[in-house]
Amino acid sequence: MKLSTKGRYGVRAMFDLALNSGQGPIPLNNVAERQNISGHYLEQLIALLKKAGLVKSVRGAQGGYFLARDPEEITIGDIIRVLEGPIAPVDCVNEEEMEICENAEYCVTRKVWTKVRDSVTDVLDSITLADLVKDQAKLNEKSYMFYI
Amino acid sequence: MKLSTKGRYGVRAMFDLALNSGQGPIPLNNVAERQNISGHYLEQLIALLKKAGLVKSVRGAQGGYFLARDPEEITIGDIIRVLEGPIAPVDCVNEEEMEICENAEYCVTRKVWTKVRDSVTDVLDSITLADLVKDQAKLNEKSYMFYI
DNA sequence: GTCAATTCCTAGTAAATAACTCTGTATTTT
DNA sequence: AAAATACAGAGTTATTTACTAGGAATTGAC
Repeated sequence: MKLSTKGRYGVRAMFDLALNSGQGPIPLNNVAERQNISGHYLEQLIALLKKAGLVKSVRGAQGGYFLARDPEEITIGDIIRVLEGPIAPVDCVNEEEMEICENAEYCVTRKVWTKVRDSVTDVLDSITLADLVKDQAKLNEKSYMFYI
Repeated sequence: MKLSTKGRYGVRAMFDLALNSGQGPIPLNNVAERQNISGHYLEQLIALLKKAGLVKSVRGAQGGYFLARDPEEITIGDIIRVLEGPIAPVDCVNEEEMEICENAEYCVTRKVWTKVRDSVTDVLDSITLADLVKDQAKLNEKSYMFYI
């Protein structure tokens, strides 16, 4: 029931792009350094996010990546699904194409996994990158207060 | 975000013991056959469940395993924690001993994982083996109706 | 037009994990 | 004594994880 680094790094990278959104393309190495992630590794992750249409890119010098939509329009669930696959504790409750199990209809443990899936998706689909940006802003306010 | 076979098999095996609870010790091979799980593999899982105090055993011929508590007193969360480790999508929101991360206090993505953890634990800790037994009984009633 | 900065693409790899299998010992009932 | 069971630990194969490495293609700046 653990996330891999793909999901964790991916969310942090997207959050980083959200913080810098509206400032033109951000070089991936900047993101990698700020977030303390291997640059080459992050390239592979961002490639998936680009293929999924969550980020866009500009090649060449002064190029980089930026969010394909407003931060309000990108949820953590969107990111996790791209990098970790469908949100489901077991394959038989996969949202997209569930592995057919002949007695799924009559499986009581399956109901448990369905409930887990639904509660996780509720959380992840309700949080957007804009929410995280707001949270960060609040934190910055607070830590500013310490210096008064 | 997937469960391994440990968690899935473990829940099914415990459910099987719950269905047969109050009937004395159940040989593990019976459980394995009914649930279509490798017997030797299930032995390793049940050893963990025994160590954790969820099942008890009787050795020798006519021996077997049985639930250490009433089915009402054993949650799916209890089982999952033994077989899959602490319920947490990332280590920094581990219930027991969270890996110390110096800026955990100021980490906005961490709040996301905390919410995920809480929603999953809410579900898993609210469902007992007795609930599953009841669900199964209802299903049996229904399928009986098809034969009328 | 060249250089530097960048994205893009593919392959390789070491370590860990998953999901078992295999073999044997100890204990208890019949 | 034999059969049925729990208990114990090592060995195995395949997959996944989390990278690293190297280079080709593109573009802006000078």
